[in-house]
Amino acid sequence: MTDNSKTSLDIVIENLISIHPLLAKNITRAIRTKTHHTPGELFVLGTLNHHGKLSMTEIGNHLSLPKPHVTSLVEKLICEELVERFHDTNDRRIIYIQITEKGIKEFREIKNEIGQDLRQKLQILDAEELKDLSQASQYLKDILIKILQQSLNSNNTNI
Amino acid sequence: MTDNSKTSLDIVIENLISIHPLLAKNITRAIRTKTHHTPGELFVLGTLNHHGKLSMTEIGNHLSLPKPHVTSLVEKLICEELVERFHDTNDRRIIYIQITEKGIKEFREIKNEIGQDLRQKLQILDAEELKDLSQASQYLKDILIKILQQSLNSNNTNI
DNA sequence: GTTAATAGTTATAATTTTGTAACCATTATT
DNA sequence: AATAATGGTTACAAAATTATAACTATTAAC
Repeated sequence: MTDNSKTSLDIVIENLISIHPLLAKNITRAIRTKTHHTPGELFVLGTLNHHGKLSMTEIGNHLSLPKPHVTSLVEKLICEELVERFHDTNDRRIIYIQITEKGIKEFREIKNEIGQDLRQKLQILDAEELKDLSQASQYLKDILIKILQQSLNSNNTNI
Repeated sequence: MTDNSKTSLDIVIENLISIHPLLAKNITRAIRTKTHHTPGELFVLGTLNHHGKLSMTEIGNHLSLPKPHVTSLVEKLICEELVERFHDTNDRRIIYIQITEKGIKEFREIKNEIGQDLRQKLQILDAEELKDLSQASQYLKDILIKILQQSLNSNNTNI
């Protein structure tokens, strides 16, 4: 066995592949049961909550969603006035989607709702563990965002 | 603003909610393009790779999949001889699913395939960052598994 | 000015996931 | 022995995601 020759990189990849379904279990399920939004809708709202404003194409790239899907998801969010759309003044082809005040408020509330179960489950951890976990998750998040940006600049082959 | 009063717990939850779609982008998409398995199939295989052997119900609980879905996913995996099924000798209602040698090998290969893109993207990190990341991801994974077990023992209301 | 490329939409189909209800076999309860 | 509960399957429907192709509007390239 060459198991002890595993690189940090191997470990990271294995862990990410394990973490994904665990998060899916806890988060996607909470979205389904606790909100009237689909996971896709909420991920778009979350991305806009983070970035403020993005073009349709950028949204698709960030979340790896096919363009037509982005169109329909954004449409639903617009109907609820959680986001709004406006044209780029320089290039009228580009449509920017921006989160509204209502959208920000809604996302915050939903985040709270969704967090409830996790919150409860995380209570078995003591303060120290929780602090470690917040740092670990922060680090992972930052790296993933960094990687994502990277891939947006290089690999811009259309979805 | 009471923003600076955010607890570690709040931060963890926000981060997890952000991390999920980022992983979904990188992993689910890779599964779709690089393998002939569906994400669901692969998550079942991955869980069995981790646990070795689980009952149908346990698989569903681990991944939050409805029972009928588990049945169909396992069936496909059995067709490819990646897992096999056998009855519990004490309680003949229970059917255990166990990963085969072929399944272990297949999962290892797929993990490699899927990791390729991530691997490439992670190369912008230096050795130190990579080590930190491997620790952070390991910590997060362990905690999530711990939380998951917890929820399996208490909340055993059927999916 | 014509052609090519880009941003986004519309329409439509296929796949995957989720949700329900009815059902069989087996075990537990009384 | 009769009844209830559990583990799993079958059958089916609904929702969500993914994938394509054709299309409009606008900008870029020649």
